[in-house]
Amino acid sequence: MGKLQPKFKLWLSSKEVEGAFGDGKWRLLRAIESEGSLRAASELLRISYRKAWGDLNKAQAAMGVALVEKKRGGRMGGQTALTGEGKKWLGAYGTFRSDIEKAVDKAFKRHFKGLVK
Amino acid sequence: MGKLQPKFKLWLSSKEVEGAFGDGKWRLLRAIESEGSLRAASELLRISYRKAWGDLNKAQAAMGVALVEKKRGGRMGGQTALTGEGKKWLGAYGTFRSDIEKAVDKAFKRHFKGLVK
DNA sequence: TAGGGATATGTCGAGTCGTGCATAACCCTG
DNA sequence: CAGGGTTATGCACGACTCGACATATCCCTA
Repeated sequence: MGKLQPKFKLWLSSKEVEGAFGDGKWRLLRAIESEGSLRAASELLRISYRKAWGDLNKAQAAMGVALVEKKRGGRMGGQTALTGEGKKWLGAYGTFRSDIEKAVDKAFKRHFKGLVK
Repeated sequence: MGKLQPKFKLWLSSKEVEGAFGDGKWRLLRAIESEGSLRAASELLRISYRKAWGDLNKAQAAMGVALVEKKRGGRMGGQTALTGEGKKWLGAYGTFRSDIEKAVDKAFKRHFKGLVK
């Protein structure tokens, strides 16, 4: 057994949809913002385009909000960009997640100091 | 879409074993402590004995610690009880988890107030 | 010494999830 | 008006997980 370290997963759910928004969707939005297209984002994250596309639709359907604006055709084939709402969620979830990450590390040290070799 | 609410999962991993200890194992230890047997604990948690048994072994193998002491045979068929180490982990993880739960609720309110309808 | 209830394990089948593959539709540009 | 790169979707296959069974083993008690 090596050293143990804390891990966590965070997400938001509604009564109808489990996993409406979480780490995966958040990383996806971030990648879309930096890459400009869903395809490039999926490649950056090393997940299939199929999954990225499905996740994005699921998130938007679950929240009833347009997180991105997608366009087909054109010189570069198409593009996907965040909407204002999408940017808000990206930012809010980012700080939310960051807070929890810090809390996890701190609490881990506080409660397992000495217990874990 | 209904109201969104935060959810989280917490666990400990080593380099070799992912998910060495987490909510499931923690609940299992707690149930074993209150029930006195692995079988009764699995029934209380509504999981199969097979899974409970496997989870327990996985956790112990991953951490290299004896969390419980199991006995076969005897008047009541057998029994399973926590060791001192097991009790320590049960307590430490419980407070650890509780801290994170509070942090999640607090951070959620702080960052999503107004954003989530 | 037979019985009962718990631990100990392997295995098969169902459900879940993601990847890969195949196919359309779209539309700016050369 | 053909080409290329993207979005849009369905489908089947493989990996993984979990529950349900089927046994086997153990040992105190009547």
